[in-house]
Amino acid sequence: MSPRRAKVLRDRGDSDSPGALRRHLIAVTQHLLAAHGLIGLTTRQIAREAKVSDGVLYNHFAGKDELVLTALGERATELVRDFLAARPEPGAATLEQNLAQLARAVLEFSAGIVPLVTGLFGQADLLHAFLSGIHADQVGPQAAFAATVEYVAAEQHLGRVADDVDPVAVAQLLFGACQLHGLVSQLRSAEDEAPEQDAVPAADLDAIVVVLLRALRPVR
Amino acid sequence: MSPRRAKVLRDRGDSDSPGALRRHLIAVTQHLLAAHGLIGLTTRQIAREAKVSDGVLYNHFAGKDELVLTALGERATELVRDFLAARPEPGAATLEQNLAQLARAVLEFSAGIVPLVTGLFGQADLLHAFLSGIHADQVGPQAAFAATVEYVAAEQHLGRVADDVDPVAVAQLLFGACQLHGLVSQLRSAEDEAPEQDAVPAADLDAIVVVLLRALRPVR
Amino acid sequence: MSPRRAKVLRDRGDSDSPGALRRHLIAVTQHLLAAHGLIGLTTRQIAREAKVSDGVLYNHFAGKDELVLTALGERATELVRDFLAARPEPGAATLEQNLAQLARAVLEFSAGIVPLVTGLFGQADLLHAFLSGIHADQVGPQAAFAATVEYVAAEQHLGRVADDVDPVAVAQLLFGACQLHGLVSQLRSAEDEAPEQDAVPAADLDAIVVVLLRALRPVR
Amino acid sequence: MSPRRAKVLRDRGDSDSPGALRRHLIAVTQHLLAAHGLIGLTTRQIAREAKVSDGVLYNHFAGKDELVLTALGERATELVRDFLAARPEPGAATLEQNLAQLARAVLEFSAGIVPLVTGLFGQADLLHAFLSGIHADQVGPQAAFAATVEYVAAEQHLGRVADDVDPVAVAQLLFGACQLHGLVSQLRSAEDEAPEQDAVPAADLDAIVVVLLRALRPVR
DNA sequence: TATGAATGAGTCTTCATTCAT
DNA sequence: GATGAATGAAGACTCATTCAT
Repeated sequence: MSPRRAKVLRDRGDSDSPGALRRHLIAVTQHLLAAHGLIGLTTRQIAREAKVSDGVLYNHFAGKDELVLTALGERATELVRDFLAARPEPGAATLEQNLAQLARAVLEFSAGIVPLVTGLFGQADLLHAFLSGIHADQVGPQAAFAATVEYVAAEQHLGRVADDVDPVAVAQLLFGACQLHGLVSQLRSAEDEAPEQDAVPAADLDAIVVVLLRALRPVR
Repeated sequence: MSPRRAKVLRDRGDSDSPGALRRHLIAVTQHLLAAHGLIGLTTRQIAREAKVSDGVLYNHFAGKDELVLTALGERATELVRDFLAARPEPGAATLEQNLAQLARAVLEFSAGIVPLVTGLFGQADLLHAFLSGIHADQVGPQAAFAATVEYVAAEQHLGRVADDVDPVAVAQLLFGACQLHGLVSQLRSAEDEAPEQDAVPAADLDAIVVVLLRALRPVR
Repeated sequence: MSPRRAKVLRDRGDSDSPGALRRHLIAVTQHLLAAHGLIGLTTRQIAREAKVSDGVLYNHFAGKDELVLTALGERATELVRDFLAARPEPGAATLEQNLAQLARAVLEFSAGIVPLVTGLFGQADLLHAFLSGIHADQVGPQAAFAATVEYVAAEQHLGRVADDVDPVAVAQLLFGACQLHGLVSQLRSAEDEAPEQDAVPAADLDAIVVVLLRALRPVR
Repeated sequence: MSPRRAKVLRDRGDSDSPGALRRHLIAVTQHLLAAHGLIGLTTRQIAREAKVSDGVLYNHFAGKDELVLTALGERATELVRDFLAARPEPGAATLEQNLAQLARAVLEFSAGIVPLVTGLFGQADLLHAFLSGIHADQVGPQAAFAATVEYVAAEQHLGRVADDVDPVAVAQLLFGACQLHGLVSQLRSAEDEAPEQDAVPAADLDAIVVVLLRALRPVR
């Protein structure tokens, strides 16, 4: 009475819920996107990796672009959610502890978002669509940046951060450094043919926190 | 009896020296790369823009990849050279002036390198080749980074920068923030369909310099 | 315990008799065929329009072709039946009245048959099958033509039509002109994006009848 | 110094003039169009039949549509030219001779145009483009129709055709009958798998001329 | 029997590369 | 060496048909 399910789902004993294959396709696409980027990504590759026929994609999405944008958007939302959950509370703990926590959250966010977004540049159509979609809701990557600015501003109001630092500049420095990290480790993994993610480089991050701390602390 | 020269070179009265067409192709490719990125770049586009036939490319390069990599590499070397020339001398002028000069140099470097490299990610083959080529000589982008680290370390030795800051961390923050700027302005120009480059955002850069200065200055 | 009936039939309170869904599919196909022609017609469209699942078709027909041919054949038979009912009786009324009635009947027949058959040309397989099916029974389009020839011949026997006119030629002229009309109005509606059928062009038809009348009338 | 020529042209020793392959493609397309219609016509078929690779088409035309429209348009123009050359001069010879000559010209025109245009119906995009192109210049199929109307009107002015016949109606009857002939012989050839063109059916045409002559002649 | 997602061959088109001239 | 049309292997997407439910 119901239509048949894809062989791959039957074999895997995957959930029977509606939209299972749709989610399967999104997951596979996210995986490929993170591993190899958007450029070489073909619909056939996705189908092959998903153990599914070439045409299924079009039963669940308007086309390749919609699938890719959905995969990108969902993962980005997830990363932002994780970031917002992990960011420190202004005034709680010490500034140093908070800054370390913030830096770690930014780094994890960057490690996730960089390989995703990396292939989007130059792909005018997709890039534009992605940005439009992101500006619409409040969970786009810029939400993470905004939250960071807000955190610094809040600490400033509490008197734990010097008045003459610009919270936006601080966020730019922190995000910049972390995304550079993300980029470099992507490069390094591409070079070493080692697709496995490096453990978070704790030492480097500590050095960055030390520098930022010096910048933020009010002169005694 | 000597081999024919491309019409475009004859018309332009360009130099007759061997390799003139090769350099012409490289220049055109660099221009297209900077303007529109690697993604939409076809050999036909290059040939058209260069006012040259589709096939010449293969008389001077092994293929599209070699041409692109050469163009990329040469431009990167150029940018590094410009950066090295523009960076401040440790101990000269004030630390603040030097930092402002350094920041500006890094920003210009980033503005040049980001759109070039942006399309390379996810293109595993090209990326790998590019990185290999760059590690071989000493004029790759990492030379700019290294020079920045050296500058900070030198100021540290001169006593103008606090001992407990890690020069590498400082360079990461500065390069990160500048490359983020480059990325964001590329995004913005893509979004606004306004291909013209913004003037260097002096205000933002100043705020960053202020923060870094606070971080670097030894406690009095 | 009896097999499930399609939702659409249940909802409509349609007859429970076997073949109800089959007839429903035929009717929907005829409608789509008349409205948009055969070219863009997909099985999915038919299923959607019929409020029925994509697969049912194959429970009642060998495939798309059989459904289309059945729909085409039944509609053609209907049109022929209508034509035969509408054609004039030889000897009754005046020749002029009869001719006008005949012309109107032929025009209506043409208006119905042209859009149906129009997409069949060039589709060798379907066309062949359609023609074979039509030659088998006695109610194909050629029956309308034959009836027209017979009418003219009958009037000839009654002495109301000149002896030296060929009834077949008369029928060819009349059918030709009417089908040309059908074709042209299909063209015009395609061009104007105005899917509504023009009212029968009475003036044009009158002019044609005048000419034919001159041709048929015995010299006094 | 010149680029190489397609193998098929080299093998055939075809003309060396520029655009030779373009014309070859048009000719092949016209042939396929006349033989099998537009519906089943694929770019691969054209390439195969032209003994040429799949991609060449796009070196000479913007796409399949442009090729098809060009082929269609050129052939139509040709047929119209032939028709205009073959049509009788009003007042010259006898009306009967002229009418026979006209009918033959219309029949030849129809035999050529029908199989060409036949597949266009229902293909909204192409049809619209074809009609637009045709309305633009003065050599479209409607030029043949207009010339026929003019001929009849001219004879009318000369007093050789009765005043109460509508020249447009006459043209409709003549073109209608001839195009019906074209359609039927296309059907018949499809049915018999005999793609060869029938000789012009002289007997049928004579009967039609007789009828029209009766219609046109002024009452003595 | 009805359902509708899955299948995969086939369509048009692009583009790096080749090669006769 | 230069030319630019020819080549053909992909790529994204469509759609008649199948089949587990």
